[in-house]
Amino acid sequence: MSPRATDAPQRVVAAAAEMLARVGLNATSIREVSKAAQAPLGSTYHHFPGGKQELLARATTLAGDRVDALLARLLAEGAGPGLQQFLQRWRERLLDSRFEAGCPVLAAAVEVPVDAHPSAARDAAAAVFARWEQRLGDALVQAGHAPAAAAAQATLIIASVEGAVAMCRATQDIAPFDRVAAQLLAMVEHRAS
Amino acid sequence: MSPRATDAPQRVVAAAAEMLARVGLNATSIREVSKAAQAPLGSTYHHFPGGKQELLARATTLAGDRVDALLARLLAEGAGPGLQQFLQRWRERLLDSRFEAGCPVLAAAVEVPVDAHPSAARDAAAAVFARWEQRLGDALVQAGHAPAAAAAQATLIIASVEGAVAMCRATQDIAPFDRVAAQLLAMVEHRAS
DNA sequence: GTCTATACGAAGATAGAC
DNA sequence: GTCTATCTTCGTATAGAC
Repeated sequence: MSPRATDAPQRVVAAAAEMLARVGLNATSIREVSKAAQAPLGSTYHHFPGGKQELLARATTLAGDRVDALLARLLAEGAGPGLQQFLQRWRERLLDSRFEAGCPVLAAAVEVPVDAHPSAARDAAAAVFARWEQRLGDALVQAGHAPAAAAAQATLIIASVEGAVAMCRATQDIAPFDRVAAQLLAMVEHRAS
Repeated sequence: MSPRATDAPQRVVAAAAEMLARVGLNATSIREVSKAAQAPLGSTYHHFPGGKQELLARATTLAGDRVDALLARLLAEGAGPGLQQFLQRWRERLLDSRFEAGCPVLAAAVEVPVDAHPSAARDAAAAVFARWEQRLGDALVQAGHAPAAAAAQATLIIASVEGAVAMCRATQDIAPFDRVAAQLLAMVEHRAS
């Protein structure tokens, strides 16, 4: 079997995640995603019979898993240095994309699809947030923070990074991100040694 | 002149802001907004010749101004108590709407309109964020924080509240908001007396 | 100035040839 | 299983009657 043949669906999901991050959920069309992934429209519907709902839920999960894997790798070096590395990645992505790239999970969390009132993508976003919180909380406990405080700080980190990225995209300025990042690192270092 | 006659545009903008908060930028249609405001479609285009771009930019500004005015009023009681009151308002709005209501400014910040690549609404969101930061920063300085720290904390407050609201909407759970709110209040009280 | 009717395009989704 | 052509619906926006 040719290795390229069956990974067309993978390319479609990846393209959907990227578009979701840049323009949002409702602005992401199956047509454009298929074109970006060089897959015919009918092929996309063949692999994702659930249509847009299914595809964007999968894209949200994929993007979340990628970030979670990155977090797992970076946090192995310790909560403080790992978080710093992670924030540095985000900072570069914002600047490299000239503030066009955002977080696909946030888009799935706040946008309601034009037709169907509930959103499979929203549920996927909820699961992703839970995983990130777990991952960060565990690392903070490992670094010596009390479990309850660690869980609360994990939530604060995710929320403030999401918000900061959005602010940077609106203002076309990295300053909000830098201000937030500095305070998060100070907070984590505070009881971390 | 009848007082109700000329406030039809006001009702349309208010309806647009509410819909923007609930479903997002691209899911907000001029048709639905006009219907909600009980204004004919042609009337809306008459009052907002710039079309959807103009209307949603105005809605973003209106929503931002309302929050800014609320902040100004609450923060007059002091940074700590004022922030607590403000967070309480947000908490109630989330619960009362069963997590359907979000922040219209965030929607304007992260969504790219389906056609026009730049967004007037995004610029309006940037201006709103700047005003909120100024308002919160001033209050923190008044409360005795150093100016540089106050500005940074103002950014952190806005970013983390925006992110927390989004997380609550995804998870259909108030817990992320409560965890973030507790930490923000502790941070503000820390050097506040 | 207000509102109805409509033009035009793009979206999601499917049918059916290959 | 793959892909093209098409159906249907809804979006923004406008024309033109009143």
